[in-house]
Amino acid sequence: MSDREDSQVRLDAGEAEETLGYKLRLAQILAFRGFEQRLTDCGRAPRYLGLLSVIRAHPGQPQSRIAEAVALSRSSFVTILDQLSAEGLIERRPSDFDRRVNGIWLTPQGEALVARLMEEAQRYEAEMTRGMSDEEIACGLRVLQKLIDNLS
Amino acid sequence: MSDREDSQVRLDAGEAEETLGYKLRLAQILAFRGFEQRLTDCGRAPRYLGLLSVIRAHPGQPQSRIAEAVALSRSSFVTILDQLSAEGLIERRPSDFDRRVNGIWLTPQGEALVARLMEEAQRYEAEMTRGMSDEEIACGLRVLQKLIDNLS
DNA sequence: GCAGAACTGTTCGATGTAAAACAAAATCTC
DNA sequence: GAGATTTTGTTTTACATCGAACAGTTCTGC
Repeated sequence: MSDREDSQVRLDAGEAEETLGYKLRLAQILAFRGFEQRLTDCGRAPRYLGLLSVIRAHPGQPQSRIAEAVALSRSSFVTILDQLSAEGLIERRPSDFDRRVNGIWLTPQGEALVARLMEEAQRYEAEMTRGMSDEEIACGLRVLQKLIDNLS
Repeated sequence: MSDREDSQVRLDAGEAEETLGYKLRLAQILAFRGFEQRLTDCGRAPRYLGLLSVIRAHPGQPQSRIAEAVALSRSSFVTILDQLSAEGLIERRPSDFDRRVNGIWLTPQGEALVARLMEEAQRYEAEMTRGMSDEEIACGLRVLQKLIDNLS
């Protein structure tokens, strides 16, 4: 008697249910949204934590380089950096070698907030992956990396 | 001498590089964008293929149910269905049992296009996963599903 | 050297999505 | 049954992202 469609579980996607593409999208939306909603009192940093982590790992890189790393357009990036800059998290400094480029750095406040949010992200990651073995998680990471490589 | 930052490879995200959250987002953006850009002559169906596949698997379900399945808000969904309807791919029919709800069906044209695009998606999937073993892909699917379950 | 091409950050206009508010309909509670 | 609550689809408003166009800078090929 469970062929009724009115149960509480999410409707499956039929044929698409067996594809990485479909699940990838769904998982990403849910993960991203959940993380952002749990940290509503930290300004825009939670939303842009990935990007900030790239800046932290590669201080002084030009905008376009960082935008490309996180698959955002240069034009979107301008506004985002304006916001992060207004919140005192990052700093644009003109390059000495190429007068077109701005190098991007984290401010000390930015550094501190990113450090704290990365801990938060690790906790969130643990919740997301509860019930999974370490090998399973490692396999997931490897698969995602290969997808990224193949799609780049 | 490879500690210069000016190589062509994507900048890594430092600490975040080891997290599923970061890679998930990147992979999803690249996968989605790539698929959509390869099918610019099919209207809005490529972008909304997942959603259409849900409709195909569960014809006649109310809008809100399908929106929830693909993690879209009800309000966004209105516009999307307007577009898909204008392209003749889906049809809204008022329910006989509940006069608030519209049931959603694929039209014959919609059915045909979705069938064709699903083949396209399988090809794309194969490109995305080239160099991966079947077990690896299966593991990726399983990990994503567990993420979705944990996040729902 | 120099003219054309390519690159960088930016602005502007268009599109996609979400949240809040709403009306109509169903459901619940007593 | 009547009134309150919830649900459904919708409209409105705000915001995030993108592509195209632009000006300033650098690079390339000759």
